[in-house]
Formats: sequence, C-alpha cells, structure tokens
Amino acid sequence: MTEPRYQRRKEERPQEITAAAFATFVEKGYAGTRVEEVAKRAGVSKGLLYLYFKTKEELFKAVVKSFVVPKLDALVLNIEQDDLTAEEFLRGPFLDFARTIPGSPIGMIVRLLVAEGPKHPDLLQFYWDNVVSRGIAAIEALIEKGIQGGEFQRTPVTEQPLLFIMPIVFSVIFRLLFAKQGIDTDKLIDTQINLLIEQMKGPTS
Amino acid sequence: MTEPRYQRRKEERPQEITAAAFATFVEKGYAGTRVEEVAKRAGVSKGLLYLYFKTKEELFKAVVKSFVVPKLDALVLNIEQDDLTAEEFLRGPFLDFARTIPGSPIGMIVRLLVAEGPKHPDLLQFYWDNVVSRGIAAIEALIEKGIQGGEFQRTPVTEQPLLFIMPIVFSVIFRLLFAKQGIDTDKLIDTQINLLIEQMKGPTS
DNA sequence: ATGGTTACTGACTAGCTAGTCAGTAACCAG
DNA sequence: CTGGTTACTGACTAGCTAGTCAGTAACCAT
Repeated sequence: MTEPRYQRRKEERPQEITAAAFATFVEKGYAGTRVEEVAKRAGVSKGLLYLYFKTKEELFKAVVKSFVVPKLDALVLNIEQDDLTAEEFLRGPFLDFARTIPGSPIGMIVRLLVAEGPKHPDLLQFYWDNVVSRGIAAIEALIEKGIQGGEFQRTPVTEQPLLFIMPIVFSVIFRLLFAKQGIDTDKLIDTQINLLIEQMKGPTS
Repeated sequence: MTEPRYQRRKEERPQEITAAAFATFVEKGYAGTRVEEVAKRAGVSKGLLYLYFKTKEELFKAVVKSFVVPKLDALVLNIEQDDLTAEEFLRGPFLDFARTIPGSPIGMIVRLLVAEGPKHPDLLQFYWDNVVSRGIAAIEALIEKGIQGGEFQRTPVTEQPLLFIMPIVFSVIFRLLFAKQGIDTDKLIDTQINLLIEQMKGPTS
C-alpha cells in the first residue's frame, strides 16, 4: 500500500536531465554548476545521472547538442522552403531570428562556449561542423540565390557571410555583459543588415 | 656569508604579481588558475600574494584594470593628437588597432570578461566606464569630426558607433574559438570598415 | 653591533564537489 | 506469488584549492 518511491523511466531520463542541466548551466555557468543540483532539479539522484552521463563534461556536451542544433535547423529549413526573395527573407525571417537570439537562453550557450570552449576542443569541433559551418553555408546559398535572381551583385560583402552573423553574436555578448546600460541591440542589427542589403543591391536606389 | 633567501621589494611586488596573474589567467582562465601557481610564477609565496590582494577575485580585477586601460588610452590619445582626416584615421591607425587586438593577449581579456563578467558586476561596471563607453565616445568624436569636415554625411550608420567595434569583438571571439578552421578575420574587419566608410561618404564616388 | 619593524614564508585547515559503489526496490516474466 | 533483473538511491571518498597564521629573516635606525 506504500507509494512507490520512484518510477523507472529509462527512456525519459536523459531528456529530463539535459533539460535540468541546461537551466542550471545557463544560470550558473559550467564551473558554477554542481552536478548534485542538476540531479535534484531533474528529480533523480546523483548516482543515476552518472549512469546516463559518464562525466560532467559529457553532460555539458549533450546539452549543447540537444538545444542548439534544432534551433538552427528550423532556420535553415526556412531558407530552403520559403519562396521569398533573398531580400525579403533577410528582412523577414532572418531578421526575426537575429533579433530573437540575443535575448533567448540560446544566447547563453554562446557565452558558455566562449567561456568553456577552449577546454573542450571536440565540443568546438562539433559546434563548428553542426552549427557554424552550416549557418555560413545557408547564408552563402541565400546570397547566391539573390545574385542568380538579379537582386544582388557580387561585391566584397558577398564573399563574407560572417558579416551577417556578426551582429547576432556581438549582440548576444553585449547584452549579456552590459544589459544594465540599456543598449538597443535591435537597432544595431537592423542597421547592419540594412547596410549589407543596400550595398549588395548596388548604388542604384 | 649565506645568500639572502629573498629580497624585500614592497614597491615592485604588485606589478610582478599582476603580470604573472595575467599570463596565468590567459592560459588557464579564471577558474582554472590556481593562486599558488601565480605566486610561484611571480617568485613569491602564496601568503605574500594574499598580503597584496585580499582575494583571488580582487587579483583578477587588478589584472583587467592594469592591462586593458593603457591599451585603449593609447588609441584615444592618437585620435586627439593626429592631424589625419577621419577617413585616413579609420583606414590607418584604427584599422591597425582593430587587426592587432584579436591576436593579442588583450583579446583574451575579452574572453575572461565574457566568461566571468556575470559573476563580477562591479568589474563590468568598471570596464564599461573605463573602456567601452570611452571607446564609443572616441568613435563618436571621430565621426563627428568627419561630418564637420565635410567628409561624411549623417546616416543611420553614424548613429551606431558600435558598428565599428563589433568586428573587433567578433574577431576576438571567433579566432579564440575557431582558430583551427583558419578564418581570415583581417579580411572581415577590412570589409566592414570599408563598408562603413563608403556608406558614410555617400553614393557619390 | 643590535634590536625593532615588517616583508615574507610555507605548512596547515576548512570546505567544497566530482565521481563511486554497495545496497534497495520497482518492475516483470513465468 | 515469486524470484530475477536492473533502474535507481544516497552515503561515502578522494582530491583539490582558497585563504590563514605563527614563525622567520631581511632590512634599517640608532
């Protein structure tokens, strides 16, 4: 008649643990996160956590992998499916994406990468392969589409897709550090994207 | 006849200790740095270090303060003294500065700020007051000089001095994380600065 | 010389946390 | 019901490091 003290939920545990870990890493950073707290938040014992994740580092990697990649996938899928022109896409979905990231928990992942990345080379490699290079490729494809469609001309800007990513990353970091100073990163992003588009469209207005 | 085991050097110690600490923080990050190692590198005992710096955190702040501020001072002084036009200054000394920072140890300070900043609000405040806001003000002054001198016209870009700082910060972080991938951040910086200048000069070429 | 001042040493402690493991109990097949 | 399997627990350990402090010796004024 006694209530069971716990339920066996082999399948769901990893997901629940990474979710708890994500929240904790975001709040406390990597070094500041105690594995015991993650376990408590996930409603399991520390021992169980170590059955699913060999080390704290592995847990961290699992978090990055499971939270960031889907976010980028959504955007990339949009580029491929949408039938907007390149300029419309940049001013629409891409700008939304760019403005959303800095204030979202995903932005915190960037902070964690900057802080902890150098200690985890294989995590960086994963991140490069699955996020950064795919993001760059997506923008390159978009620009190429614009050129083919006669919207844009080839300029030094079209050779530097990072110019589009730069304001996002910068805003993430800037807000993180100097939120108190009330900088308007949206305007910064808008101006940069607009600047790039105008330049690619050429001197004719 | 015995050699003295140490010399008393009250005046020089703090400088020697912060220099050792800087090198160690750059190599190992904040959490990864052991106070004992800093002491050893500085050629003193741990106990002495604690006579000069109350805590590890205070040591960290002293490092940031003593290494970054002079660097910015040099640039700001240049703006005021040089009799170059605004465009010449941007294409000359400013571009040099922008290209130099990402590969220098100063860049590592940015990493440390990103990683540790949120835990040290007063450090961020200091950094804002003494580095960022002064940097922004210097660029604003430079742009204003360009406008007054008839080189530039007022555009959305002239309202966003961060557009000039952004590629520097971004490059610092990008190189730090993805040096292996061999991204050419110099070209990124060049393109951005050139883009901004062209835009401010207006459609007339 | 010499005795007082204090810069300096280094062994020590207190406290914290990643990772372990022997035991427990939920679940299930027969 | 029952016995076997294994998901799960939580107390424990090993190891590390920030910060302390009682003692030592360099320096210097007299």
